[in-house]
Amino acid sequence: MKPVAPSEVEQRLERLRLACRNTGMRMTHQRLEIFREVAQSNEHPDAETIFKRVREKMPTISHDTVYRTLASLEEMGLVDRVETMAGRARYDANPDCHHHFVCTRCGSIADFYLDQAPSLPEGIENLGSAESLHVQVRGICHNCKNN
Amino acid sequence: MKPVAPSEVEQRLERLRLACRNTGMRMTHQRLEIFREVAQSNEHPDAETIFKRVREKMPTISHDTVYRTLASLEEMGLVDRVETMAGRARYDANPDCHHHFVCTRCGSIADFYLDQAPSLPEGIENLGSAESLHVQVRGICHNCKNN
DNA sequence: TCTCTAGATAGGAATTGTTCTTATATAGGA
DNA sequence: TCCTATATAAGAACAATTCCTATCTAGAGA
Repeated sequence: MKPVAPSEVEQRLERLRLACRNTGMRMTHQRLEIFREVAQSNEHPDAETIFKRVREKMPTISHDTVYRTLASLEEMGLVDRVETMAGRARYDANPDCHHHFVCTRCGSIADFYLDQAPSLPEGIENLGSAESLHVQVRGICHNCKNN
Repeated sequence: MKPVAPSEVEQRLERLRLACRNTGMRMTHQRLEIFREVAQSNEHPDAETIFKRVREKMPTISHDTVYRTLASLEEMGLVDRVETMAGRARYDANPDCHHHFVCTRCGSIADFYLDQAPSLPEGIENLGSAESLHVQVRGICHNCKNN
């Protein structure tokens, strides 16, 4: 999987700086490094993976900080949490509208884009007010199929 | 939310009996009662809820049996596990192709049906071989909106 | 630049959801 | 009815996440 382009990473980091300024949330080293890990990865890392990577640079980082920060970033709309069937939540800093292909064998997640949003049925507003739509395709990824 | 029609519940139980006969899996009281709880509910109960309800009839039922049985039923294709953002897995015995509206406030889940499956983009087969497609609409349900 | 303080962190304990272990029980075929 | 592979109960263990609290610090204001 090709890495996120450096210019794109920089744009994402800029969004973090802006969001901190706008919401009054402090821009700590921890937040910067945690967000950077998500922003520069296409592989939708889980909290433990992020924890391990950040710890290379900041050996005293705690699990709590990683979880708390990811929750804040999610609340600010800077990252999305992706739920799969595999127990651990995965994180995603791609701000464009997209969907996920989830490999049910290895758990890898890949983004894809829909040309047009699926048309929801008439009665959907009887259920509540929709805020977001998530399409998840599950199957076996090529890497697993070839092994 | 209206309950599942008794005739539909009976059909679902019949599918369980058939599946047990076909796969050689034993038809125990515990399995029957656990499946019945999922089959007769529209509310996509989680394992703990199922555990509590079954315990009314079978006071010695264990958590392990509930989890193990739900996993077996899922493997046999008799129930689906629904992942939401809320930590606990939810279960569903509706065998028809359907999708979910998830309330992000109270966690309630409602089924809806799509007239036609969303058309996946050209390149999707480059990611892997798709096996199932899940559309989840998130928002605030009417019950929450009015409180 | 220095000070101050509300908000953030580290470290470990606690909690929650789920799975494992093992002794006992039972479904269903012979 | 008997036999045995399979399933269960009970509680321990595990894994992911959150809580607790003493300490620290970003960033506003002097």
